[in-house]
Amino acid sequence: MSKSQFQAPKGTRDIMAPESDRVSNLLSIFEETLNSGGYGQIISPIFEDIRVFQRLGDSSQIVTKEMFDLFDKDPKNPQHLVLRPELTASICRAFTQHRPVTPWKVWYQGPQFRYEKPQAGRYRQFLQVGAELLGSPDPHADVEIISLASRFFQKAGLSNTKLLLNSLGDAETRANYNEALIGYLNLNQADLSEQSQNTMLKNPLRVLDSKREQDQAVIHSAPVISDFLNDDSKKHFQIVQKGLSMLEIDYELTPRLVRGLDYYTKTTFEFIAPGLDTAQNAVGGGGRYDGLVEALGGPPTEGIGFAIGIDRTLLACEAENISVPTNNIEIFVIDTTGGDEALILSDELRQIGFSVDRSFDQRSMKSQMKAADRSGAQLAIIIGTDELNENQVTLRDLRGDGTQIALDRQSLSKALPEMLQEMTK
RNA sequence: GUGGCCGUAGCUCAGCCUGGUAGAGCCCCUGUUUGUGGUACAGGUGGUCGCGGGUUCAAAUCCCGUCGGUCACCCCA
Repeated sequence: MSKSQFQAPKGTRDIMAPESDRVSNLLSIFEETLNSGGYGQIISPIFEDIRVFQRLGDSSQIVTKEMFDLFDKDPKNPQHLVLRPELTASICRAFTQHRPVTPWKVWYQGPQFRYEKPQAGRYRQFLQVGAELLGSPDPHADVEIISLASRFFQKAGLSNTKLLLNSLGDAETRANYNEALIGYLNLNQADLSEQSQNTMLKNPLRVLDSKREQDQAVIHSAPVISDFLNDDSKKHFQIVQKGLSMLEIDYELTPRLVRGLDYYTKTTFEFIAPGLDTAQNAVGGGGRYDGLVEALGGPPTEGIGFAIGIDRTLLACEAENISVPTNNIEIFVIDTTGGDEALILSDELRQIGFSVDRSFDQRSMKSQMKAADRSGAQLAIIIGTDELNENQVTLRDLRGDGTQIALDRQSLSKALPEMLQEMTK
C-alpha cells in the first residue's frame, strides 16, 4: 500500500464516525435550543467582501493577518474577498442589507477560517454555532442570549463549564477607563514583558489578557473597569446579573475578561471548560456590540450575541467522558446463497424503517457472522440454502443467548417490530 | 510569526545513542469449527522508516534542508 500523496491541508481535518456522530448530535441540540427561543436560522455566504471584517477594528490580529484571501476573477469587478473569520460581522452585514424588523433573532452554524498556527483546540477551519439578537438595548436580551448558550451546554451533557461575566461599559466608560489604564501601565511599564509593552500601545485592554508570568503582578493590581462604569452601564449590568440569578445560571464576575474583537460594549462573557487541560479552554463567548451595525453602514442598532466553538466543545465532551450517541444498525442480513436475498431483504426492511446492513463479496457464513457482530446489530437474519428452499429465514439474537428461530419469509416484516422490541428489553 | 517535542504497518509504538537483511501489540484476513459472531490457539496480508539532499563500502539510525503533526507563546472559539 503506497503512502497517500495528499493529506488534509494544514490546520484542517477529516471528522469521521463516531466523532462525526457527536458533531451532528451537538448541532441538532443547538438547533433545537435556538428554535425553542424563536430564533431563525441564517445561512450566509462563507466568503464576504474583506471590508465587512475590516470594520471590526484593526488592533485585532484576526483582521490584520489571519484571513484567507480570495480574489474575484472578473476584471471589471476585481473584488477582494475573504473566507469568513467569524460570523457576527456577516450577520450585521445581512441586517444592513435586508433591514428586517427588530428584534431580529437569528442562529447560525458553519465553518469559519483563520490563518493561524494550529494547536490543541485551534484549527484553520473550525466549526462554530452561534446566535445574534439585533435591535434591542434591553438587558434582558443579554440574559436571553447568555441563557440559551448556557442551556446548550447543559443539554449537551457538559457539567463542568463556567460562565465568566464582565461589562466593558459604553463608549464614555471605556474612554475613562482606557485613560486610567494607560496611566497605570505607563507607570509600571518597566515590569511588563516586551510583548505586553507592545500590546499596550495598540490596545491597552488586551494587556490584561496576557498569560505571561512576568505580567501577572502588574495585571493583578491594575484598575478594574467595574469602578469606571457610568450610571447607564452600571444599571444595565445589574439587571443582567439579576436576570441570570433569576434563571439560576451561575456566573463569575471577571473584571479582567477581555475579548478578542474590538466591537464589544457593555456585557461580555465567556464559557470556559476548566476540565480541558489545554491553553485553549474557552468553548464559547460573546457580548454586546451596540455600534457594529452602524459601522457597517446600517442604522444605529444594538446587538448582542454569542458563538460557540464546536471543535472545543467536542474536546470538552471527551474530557468529561460523555458518551457518543451512535447510529447503530438494528439488523444484519446474512446471505450465503449468493447475495440476491441480502440485496432484496435489506432494501425491503430499510423501506419500512429499519436500519439494515449486510456483507458483500459472498463471504463465508463465519465471516458474515463476524461482520454482523461488529456492526452492533441486535438481530441477524440468516438465509442459507435450507432457508431459501423452505422459503424461510432464520433469526438469531446477537445480543442475548444466541437464540434462533425460523420464520416464514412472508411474515417477516410483520413480525419484526415486535420481535426487536422483545429482544432489546 | 517564535520556540520545545515528534514523523517507522490501517492504529499505538519499539529499534536510532554505538550505521550492517524492518519489529511487537492491536486491527484485518484464513484456519482449528464440512452453514453460526462475541473466547482460545495457529497461520497470513500489509512498510521505498514523511520527503529531498549529504557523509559512508553500507543510512530507519549520523548531518543539512523541507513538509507535516503536536504542545506552548503571540493571538484567539
